[in-house]
Amino acid sequence: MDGHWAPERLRSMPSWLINQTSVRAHRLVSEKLSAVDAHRYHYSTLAALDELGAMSQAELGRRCGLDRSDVAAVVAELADRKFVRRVTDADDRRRNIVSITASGRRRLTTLDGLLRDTQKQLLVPLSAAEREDLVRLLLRVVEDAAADRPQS
Amino acid sequence: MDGHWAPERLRSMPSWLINQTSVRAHRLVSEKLSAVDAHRYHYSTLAALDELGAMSQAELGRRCGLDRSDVAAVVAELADRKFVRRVTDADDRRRNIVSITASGRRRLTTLDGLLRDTQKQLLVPLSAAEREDLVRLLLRVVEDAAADRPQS
DNA sequence: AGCCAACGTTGGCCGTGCCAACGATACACA
DNA sequence: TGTGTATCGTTGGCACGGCCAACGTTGGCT
Repeated sequence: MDGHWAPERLRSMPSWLINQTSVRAHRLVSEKLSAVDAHRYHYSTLAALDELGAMSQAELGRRCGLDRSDVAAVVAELADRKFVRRVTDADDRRRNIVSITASGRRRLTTLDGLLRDTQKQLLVPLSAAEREDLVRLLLRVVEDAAADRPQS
Repeated sequence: MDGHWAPERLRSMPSWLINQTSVRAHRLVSEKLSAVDAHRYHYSTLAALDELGAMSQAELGRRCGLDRSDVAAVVAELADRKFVRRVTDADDRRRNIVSITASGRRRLTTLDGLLRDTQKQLLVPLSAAEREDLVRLLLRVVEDAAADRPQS
């Protein structure tokens, strides 16, 4: 209601709008997660392990779009808190096989609830149908980008 | 086409999709702009000055969503290259009145073209109508966020 | 005069996404 | 069998973006 808006060129530029939204989303999500001493990467990792089963850190990184070095740090944190088990693969001793634990699943449920609330807060001006539209459009963009960058 | 996708929880989470898209958009935009030795903030600033006329650095920051300190740096750079004039306001000597120059307008036109191409590249999987939908949805989210945070 | 608020500027902090390098291991092929 | 190439996990670090704190300056209010 200020009456002073951003220039039209920015208000109609997808990359600018996406970035503005991303900054806000990041702030909301980080606040909520840090309140329970969690991190965005923790959620991505737990979700991947829960849905797709145990896998190596490298594949974890590919699935979630994380760098190997960041995966190593996150897995170490999750393993410390027993949300995740990490054992070296007997068939390929370069790999660490990471799997989610029972308490990891409970943790994931907690974070699910937290993040569901946050999404609602972020998209409060949109109807349910519009939120689905937004997700569908963004998903197509993200998958197109993933197709561009062959590996990883 | 890899056949290995991100977990469904991420693929359906708005904040994750927005962030993924933002990272990609930022990479594309930065590449294009740095090729002509420009910066995202330069474009925002020039666009605001062109559309809304001369204004102080503080208002520039409010319009574009930039911090005062960043505005100071950007204006200094643009002034060095004569894309912008900066004079202290005679009526209020705390303020710097910043205005765009003729060569600044030419510069803006160049960046307009560059960024138009980049948006196309980013949203290549979407139709024109879908791109408009996306912009409309995101704009509502951004304006809602701006309404939340009263000042600034 | 006194206090408070806004301005521009400098310096710095922290999180993120990423890269480089290393040792260890697996695999291909001569 | 040996040699080169590739992948893995790990550590350390870099660059950038968004943001905050502090300061001196200036203006408005009472």
